[in-house]
Amino acid sequence: MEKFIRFTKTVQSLSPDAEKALLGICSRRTYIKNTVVQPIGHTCKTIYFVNKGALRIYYFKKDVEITESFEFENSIVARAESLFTGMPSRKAIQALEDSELIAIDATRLVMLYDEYHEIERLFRKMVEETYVKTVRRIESLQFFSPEERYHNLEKFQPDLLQRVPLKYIASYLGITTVSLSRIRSRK
Amino acid sequence: MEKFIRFTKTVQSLSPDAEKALLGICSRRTYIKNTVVQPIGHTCKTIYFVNKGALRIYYFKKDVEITESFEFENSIVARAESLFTGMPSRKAIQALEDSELIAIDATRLVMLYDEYHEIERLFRKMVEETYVKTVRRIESLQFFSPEERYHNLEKFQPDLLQRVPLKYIASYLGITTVSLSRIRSRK
DNA sequence: TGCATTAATTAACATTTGTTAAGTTTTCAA
DNA sequence: TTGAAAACTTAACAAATGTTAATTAATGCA
Repeated sequence: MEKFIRFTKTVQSLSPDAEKALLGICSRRTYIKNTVVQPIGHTCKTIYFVNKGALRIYYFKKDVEITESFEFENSIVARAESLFTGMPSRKAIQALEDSELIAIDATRLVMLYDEYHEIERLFRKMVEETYVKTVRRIESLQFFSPEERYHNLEKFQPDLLQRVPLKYIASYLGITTVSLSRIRSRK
Repeated sequence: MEKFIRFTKTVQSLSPDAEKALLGICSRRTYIKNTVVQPIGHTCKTIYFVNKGALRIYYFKKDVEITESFEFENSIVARAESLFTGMPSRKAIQALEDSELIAIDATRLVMLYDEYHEIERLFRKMVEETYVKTVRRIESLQFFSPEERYHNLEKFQPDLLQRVPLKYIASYLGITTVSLSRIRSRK
């Protein structure tokens, strides 16, 4: 849990009481490689913090599997479209490596918001940060060509290329595996 | 202001005191068509509510102008990457029609968060809603072809096609105006 | 270790988009 | 009202991606 608490402190400091209350709704979970952490069709009621390992969020459209995002150590992961709307999620979360997660009970978290203003503030700030990342992702998809997007990955997230199968990276970039292979072979 | 207050009530109800405090940091502004509401290079310190009219957020990459988003009546608009990070924005906001906006002073808003928990909650929820929209936008850019994206616009936001010049729609869809013309002529 | 399965690459062709340039239509201000 | 500027369309060709299928490489389990 210490890693998670250290992470929260970089966003918003909490009083000892609030910290204790937050830890009270967290539990440590481990998943072995390729396990589904949260399946498609269930309403998202959990926010995860990645202590160790790697996750991806994916979904299907017309039988084609799409990887929406990857998350590694020291990240917060949730399926926002379900968590914030209460609708069942069309997306799943999968462990790409043996992973250790902190599961935060979102239902009890929202109740804590009433009691601890600072906990609501913490999560407000975390959503803001995640939102900024998402806007950057749109810029990338909207402006860069598939080839440029791949080279940006190489440049800014080289570790991702080492840790994740190319078939997932292809759909993350919005292209086919064949096209990704071609891009990679073009030097 | 009534329209704005009505909008906030659909997200989070406020006590009369909080409502008054919020209105105290809001001002009504009008912009004529094609005016720049916020220029590139300035740090975003204002959140807008669109009372009437239409806005777009745009930026330049390698001399090419990209439209990132459109917003119409009853929407909240801000340049998140600047507002939430304190960095100067590479993006501008422009009025696409004669518009009437409510400008919310973000600096004073954050101060109000300390005093009125419910105001922080209101804006937390609004950011969450905006975030969900942004995730849906990624799905669209990542999965659909330019042609499919255009037809989705036709289907789900037909008004947008009526109100916005095609050159802006093209870059919003991530394609050239030439390509958009071709798509439109293919039936 | 060895074999079956999955992942990744390569090839060939169809389709789409990008690019440049020309032509047409629309808009807006003098 | 008219003419210049901007917006939009069309055309022709280049470049990139999609699709299908075959081949090679890597992985993982018995």
